[in-house]
Amino acid sequence: MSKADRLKARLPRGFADRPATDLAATHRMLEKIREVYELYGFEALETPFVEYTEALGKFLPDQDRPNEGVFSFQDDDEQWLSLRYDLTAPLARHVAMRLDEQNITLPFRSYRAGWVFRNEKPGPGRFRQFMQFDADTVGSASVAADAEICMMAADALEAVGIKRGDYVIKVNNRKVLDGVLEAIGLGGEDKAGQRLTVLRALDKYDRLGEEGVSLLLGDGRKDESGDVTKGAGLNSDQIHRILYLFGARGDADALVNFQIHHGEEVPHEEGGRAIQLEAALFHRLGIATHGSEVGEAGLNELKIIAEYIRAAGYGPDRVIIDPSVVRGLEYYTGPVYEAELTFEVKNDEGQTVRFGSVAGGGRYDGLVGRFRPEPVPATGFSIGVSRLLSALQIVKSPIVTGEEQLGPVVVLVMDRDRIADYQRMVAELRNAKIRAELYLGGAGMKAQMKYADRRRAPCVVIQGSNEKAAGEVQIKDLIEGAERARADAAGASNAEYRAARLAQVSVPEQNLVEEVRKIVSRRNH
RNA sequence: GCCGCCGUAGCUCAGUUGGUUAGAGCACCAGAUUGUGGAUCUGGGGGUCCCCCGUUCGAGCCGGGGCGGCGGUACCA
Repeated sequence: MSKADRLKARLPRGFADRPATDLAATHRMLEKIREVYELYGFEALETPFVEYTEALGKFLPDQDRPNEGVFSFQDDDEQWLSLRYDLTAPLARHVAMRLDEQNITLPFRSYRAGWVFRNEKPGPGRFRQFMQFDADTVGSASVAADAEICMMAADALEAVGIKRGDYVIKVNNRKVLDGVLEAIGLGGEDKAGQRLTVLRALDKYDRLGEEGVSLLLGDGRKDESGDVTKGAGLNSDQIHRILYLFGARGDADALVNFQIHHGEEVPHEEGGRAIQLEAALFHRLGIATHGSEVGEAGLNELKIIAEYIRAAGYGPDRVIIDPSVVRGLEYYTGPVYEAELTFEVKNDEGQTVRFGSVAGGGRYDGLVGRFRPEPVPATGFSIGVSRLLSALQIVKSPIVTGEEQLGPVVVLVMDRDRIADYQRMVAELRNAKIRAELYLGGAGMKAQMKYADRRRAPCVVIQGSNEKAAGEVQIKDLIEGAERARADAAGASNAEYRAARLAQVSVPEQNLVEEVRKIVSRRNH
């Protein structure tokens, strides 16, 4: 076909094909996470990719911008449907339905992994289709549920091969922030917009630091490209009170650094250095929230969560209180958590890459209630599977670096009119549970060897007329052969190389399976 | 969405002040070897120079517009 008529093979941006090695790694990773969730007593659930748009949130596509953020389309009855953009809203819908059918007992604890879709600009490590692995407890208002989720998050990360100290689960409570905002006069419905701007600014603390955030809280900030971001318009007094809260963040960092560098053995021990730092942090939060009912309640919840977590033996090397965690701006109502990787890595160009958050979650007491006459509290979190996978590849977790899988044994076609014989050999191998295939291309022997090599075949089976006459087959170990070609045969002429028939044995036909099995088992460890 | 950089073979890139048939390395395929994946030698296939419009006798190169990629920024329920 001429090039002009030819279709260009391409992928929509933000979508990806995933090769066998990635799939295998993902599968192993999901399995490890699943084991942890099961251990904690959560049960599996699957919900569909598509939901009624109204069930997914406040977002309605039939307004000005039909496809902003979410992929939506109309059913033949004109109702709007959307691809899910997270697994939380569908869970809320599911639980609400089962409550109606009265076949569910609260608290309901469930986990689910699945693809979610977002119609937004993709970036490095950001896709428009990606996988999340969530666990949620619906129907418990107790902060014990939140504490448990944090511990489980830590366990899950360690289960997939991230070492203690290479990650940290950060916990905060939205009520603390709400309390401070209320205290500086940003309470009330009419200030909702301003509060949102403040939250957005605070969410950037990691990247912009105190200086940048304080600009965003005030008049606004101009970045290097000259782009101006509008500020929240707070006065310097208000800004100081908020940043005082964030100053406690320094204590949190000190906590982690102390743990990482000193490896304190019993971090939750009364009077331990780490716990002194935590006490200092709580003290600071106490001052920041003083006089606000909701703020003090939030602080109290945080203290209880910390107590539960420490009592269970999870020190600040795994879970810390960090008042700078903001998380999703819309539906979280109480404790929020975020799993961050703490190590730095270099990419191919040698630039330092910070991985940041690989999982996050929090309490969303209002979500199920949207479908119900009564309020239903809930809390949960979500692991970004695709992102975690790249992180695991960087730390070379055994989960993803496992040997590349071997391909099938390839039976070569030496004589075109004896394909039935070769097919019989393949069947014999398969009956013995050995992955095997007949060479189905049309090329000569050299190309067949090349093909087998690329398939990562452990060996090839060769039977030409000579072997047939002698009642034998030749079996060549391709992996040993490749090694010896590099070593023994270096510099040899082609005639010598061919004559050597490296790593190749001739055995009686009836020993085919036995001999192949020997070679395969040699490679399968 | 906004700002910046970039777009030449499958990949990495050359390509002179605008000049005739657009190159290299690697990769791929074939032959040397009608039966051996390496090495070597020889040969070969591959290009709408991202697209369109314009300027020009003439555009890979200059101008305008678009598309795509990368980075930053914003948004991210």
